Amino acid sequence: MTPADVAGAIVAAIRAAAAAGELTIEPPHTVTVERPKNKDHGDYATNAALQLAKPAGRAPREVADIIAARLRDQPGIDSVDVAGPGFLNIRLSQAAQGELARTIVAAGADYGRTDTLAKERVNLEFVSANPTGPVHLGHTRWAALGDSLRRLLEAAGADVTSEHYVNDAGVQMQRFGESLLAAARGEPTPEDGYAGAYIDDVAARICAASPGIVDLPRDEAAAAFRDQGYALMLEEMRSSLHRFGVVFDVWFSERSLHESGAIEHALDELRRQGHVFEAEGATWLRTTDFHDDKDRVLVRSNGEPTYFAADSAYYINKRERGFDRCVYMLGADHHGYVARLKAIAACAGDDPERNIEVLIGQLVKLVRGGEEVKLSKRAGNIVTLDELVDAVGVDAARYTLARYPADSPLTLDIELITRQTSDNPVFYVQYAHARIASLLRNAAELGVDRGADFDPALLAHDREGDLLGALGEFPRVVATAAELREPHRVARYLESLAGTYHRFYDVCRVLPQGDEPATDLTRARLWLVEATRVVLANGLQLLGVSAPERM
RNA sequence: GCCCCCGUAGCUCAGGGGAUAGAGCACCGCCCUCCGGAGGCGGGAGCGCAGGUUCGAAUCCUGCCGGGGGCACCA
Repeated sequence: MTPADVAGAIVAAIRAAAAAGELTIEPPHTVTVERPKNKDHGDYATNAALQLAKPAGRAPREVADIIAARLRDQPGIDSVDVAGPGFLNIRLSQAAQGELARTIVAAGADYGRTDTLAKERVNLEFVSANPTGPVHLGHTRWAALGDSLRRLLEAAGADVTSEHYVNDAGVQMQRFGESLLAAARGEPTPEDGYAGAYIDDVAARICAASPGIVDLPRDEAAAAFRDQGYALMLEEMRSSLHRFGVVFDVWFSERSLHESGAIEHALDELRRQGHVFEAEGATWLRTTDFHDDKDRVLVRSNGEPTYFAADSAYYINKRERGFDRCVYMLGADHHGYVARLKAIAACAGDDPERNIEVLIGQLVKLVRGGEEVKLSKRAGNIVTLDELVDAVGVDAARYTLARYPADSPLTLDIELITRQTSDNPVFYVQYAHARIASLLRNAAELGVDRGADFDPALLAHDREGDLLGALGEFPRVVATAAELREPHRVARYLESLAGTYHRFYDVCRVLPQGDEPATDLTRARLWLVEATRVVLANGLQLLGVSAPERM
């Protein structure tokens, strides 16, 4: 029996009571069911009676008594107690509890998938690093979090497109080209230019590929370096991210917005909605109509569209591609954009609460040996994604970055993270999976098979109940994490599940010892162990972390 | 000045109104004849402050204190 089944039984009990005239209320569609921390409070508990007391015009405990009486008749329910102010503490029958192992093994990789976000077309934009340098640690948190979120949204049934916006228009590309040229000619880095070893490296690669490029007239050379450098950076970003397990469905070029006429099209759309005006020689969007603190310039007085105009065009383009939820993952240094992004949606005649969603995450603070390290691309002081992966591997890096909520400021000690430490919780979770894999290998060697069927009532040990209870939580953990856009919930859940498994393993012998024969209990436990393996593997998959057979 | 985020154990952090606030690390003490000890068991210590809403607040609201970030016809 899953928690959803328990909720269903409670709703059925409430309906029965209402139909019998014992409660004069409209039965709710669903109720909250939770796993009590305290085992004395049963396998599951609900506050339904507390919630229904007011509409029913009765004391909470009376309502609880009425529901309890009906709930005891539901299949799979062993006992129901009323406790405290009106909680219902529910115990399942042993068999109903054990059945869950079968459900999970049968579902396999699909266990945890739901349809809670079905029919939602989501555009998920993250990283969106400038193509003027490698992907660095500042982007890495979003890469890990964004990619996990994409997997989560899909698991919850949404139709997701992941997207990386490429800022390939504008003066920073110019500066990038000039910086490369300067490096190639051995000149000092221009003012506001880019420096660092990677610039020298990219410049050298361009020179090697195009001999004579440095000798072109200055403007031509800078443009050539810009274009070739851009292509190289984009390729490098793509492969770094790919190695990190992050794949974007779409790499969207800002330049294409300018070249395709999408900007003019967007201006027309916004004009049609009546929020565009001219002043001081420039074209503005009246975002203050929608809670922005100042109006924004779309086209400068010199005729050049602003970055904001491109943002507007990009948003409108996303909507025209059919996405009803446009999710942006941005660093805290961009939080000032939230109001104006929302205003774009409103000015375009959309619902800013529904069609646009901006997730703001705190920046990762880096320290090395207790001292803060400031990342600066232009100063050439960067730690790249590749360096991080070289040092700790994809699994540890992704897990570490994904196990904290984006909202919380995160401090990473470079020394700590680049030291391969076994105290990383990812190893704890992976170890549980490897341990199970090993156990299953041993079972196969012994010729012990879990068989086609088992007796779920045999899984009666406390630690087995704990494990079953934890396994039953997985689908709602996934659904909640997807709904709240909080991948860290999956990581925390897995840590707790791994602990529950280790405690089970510690006292519940699975395989026969010595010459003992396999028993029905052996087989029942093999079902439970396989169910645990499935959930650990499915959970790690959502985080983009491997589930090793051996470590 | 205005706006956003964060203050929970010695440290790094979980806890989407519920019953006795959790984990890892660090510290101390235990547990291997047999499924992987990268494991298990036990020990101490905490919700920044003050109000409010609620049957019930770490969680929601207001104010204050402390820390981080942001306010361009830059990209």
